This record gives sequence, C-alpha cells and structure tokens, in this order.
Amino acid sequence: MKDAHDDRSFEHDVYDVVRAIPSGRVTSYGAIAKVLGATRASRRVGWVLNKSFGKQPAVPAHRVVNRLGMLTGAIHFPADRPMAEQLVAEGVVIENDTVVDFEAVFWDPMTEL
DNA sequence: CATCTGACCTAGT
DNA sequence: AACTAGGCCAGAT
Repeated sequence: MKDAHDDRSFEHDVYDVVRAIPSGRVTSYGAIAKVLGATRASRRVGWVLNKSFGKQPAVPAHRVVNRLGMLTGAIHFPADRPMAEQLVAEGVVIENDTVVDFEAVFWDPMTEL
C-alpha cells in the first residue's frame, strides 16, 4: 500500500465539500482547507480544484472564491464556461469579478456541513 | 537538478 | 491596526 498520507484523500475530501455547496452559495479556499484540518493549505485546495474540470460527478468549482469574494480562479476557467456566468445563472450577483453581498451568500462548510 | 511560482491564508511582529 | 514572513505541495522553467 501507499503511505498513510494518501494524497487522494485530500483531493476526494475537497471535491466532497465543494459538491456539498448549495446552488446560489459560495465558499472560500480557506474555509475548505480549515474544515479539512489543513488550515494553511489553502493553496493546495486551489490546485486540487484545477484538476476538478471534467470530473464526474461534476465539481462546482465556480462556487469557490477567495476570502475577499473575488473570482481569482476565473482566469483558469474554460472560456466557454466563465465562472461568473455560472454563478450569475445560479442567482449570485457578480460585479467586477467580485461577489456582491459576499457574506450573505457565503456558505461555511464548517458550520453548515 | 535547483529555483520559483501559484485558484490562498494564518500567524507573528 | 498594518506589514512581513512563513507555510503547503506540486508543476513549470
């Protein structure tokens, strides 16, 4: 077997949390990292989400923004499927690549999950 | 092979 | 309260 520290465990865990985000809500990388027990591993969360494209079931990575509510990951999204567009389609108001009323639509996996 | 960067955040000064 | 440095881990150069 592999090491006790299974990298896929983290991946799967991230996907699990992200998929649990309700439509019309958003969360942050830090919140996910924290609920996973890796408070400072927020960067890793972003990298994991990078591989989430084309995953089945689909991972709503567009519902994950940074702590300030900015769509920092939008630059890495496919042009056919802009992050903001998907969020708007779910009822989230986006302005200048930033979530409007971020705290209102914020979904904390630690509290809600 | 060594160094740096990157969907970020927390802790320390 | 503002700023700096550190951490996390893998891909890219």
